[in-house]
Amino acid sequence: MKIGELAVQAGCLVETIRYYERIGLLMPPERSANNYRTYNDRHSERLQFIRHCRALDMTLEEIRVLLDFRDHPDRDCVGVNDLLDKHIGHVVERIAALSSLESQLRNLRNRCVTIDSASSCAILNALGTETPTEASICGAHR
Amino acid sequence: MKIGELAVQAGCLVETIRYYERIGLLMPPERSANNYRTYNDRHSERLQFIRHCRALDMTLEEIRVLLDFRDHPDRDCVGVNDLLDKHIGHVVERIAALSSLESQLRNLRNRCVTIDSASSCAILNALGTETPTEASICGAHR
DNA sequence: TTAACACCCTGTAGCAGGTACAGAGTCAAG
DNA sequence: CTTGACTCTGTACCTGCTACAGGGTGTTAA
Repeated sequence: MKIGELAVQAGCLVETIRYYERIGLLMPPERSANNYRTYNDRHSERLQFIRHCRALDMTLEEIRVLLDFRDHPDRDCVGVNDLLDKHIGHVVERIAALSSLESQLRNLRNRCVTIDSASSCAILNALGTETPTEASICGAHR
Repeated sequence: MKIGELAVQAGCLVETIRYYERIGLLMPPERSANNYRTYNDRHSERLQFIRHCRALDMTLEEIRVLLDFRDHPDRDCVGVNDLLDKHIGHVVERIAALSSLESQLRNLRNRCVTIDSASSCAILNALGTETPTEASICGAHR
């Protein structure tokens, strides 16, 4: 299987696959006589695994850990649970932060109901003078 | 006011201020004889504005637009409302995506209750074979 | 007087997680 | 024999900073 075919199968760009290889997430495949990468089912499975994890918003470092568990089937999988629990924690935190953000934004938006000149725009004025409550910039990973 | 003082006032790093200047968000201040940047209240206000917007998770491009409205007080402020509505839309979308993500992750996590070897770990197996439902990677800005 | 220390300057490299070229080679079909 | 679709490597770019390195400046204390 050539790289383009694999990319279609995995639903990602060719460049993404080469990127995963470069950072060591995907093992380098054999090369055919013309120096094209030729992938087998093991590569395909591994890439699917990576893409599934990415679809669940895991970082590449988290995925690296999971792949390591996969590569060592003899070890116990407590670490897998831990990692997942932590990841769920991140997501929950991020949702909370965004929810607080949403209410602040709606609050701000409600100040302006009339079309007026920017000089008297309550939104611009509020953004200039008021400090949003504890809205730390990001914080949660992503 | 020197840059360090301004940084403390705005609650950001000195480097961040220089960065905003470099990308044209903050106008270049006067320089004193020793080539130190010297800021006035207009700089301070503008930086506060930027930081408030960032605390509301707006992108620098969005902020650039808002600053432009601020710099043209004669124009009407419909665009401000539009921008804010769109931004709220982004946040709402992102919350929805993360909520779906959370339930998928909890689902996955529930498969493993016993400490077992990685080879039989239901979580690893599921990540290898199943496609998460429509969980597009990111999508919403941030 | 000089040494230490805190601040300032410019410039550049790095983070995540890719994306997007440029410039070259390869291969099958018409 | 050429066109077009693919592949290769290498590098630059994206966001929003952060973190140096290597230098200059300014105040204070021994």
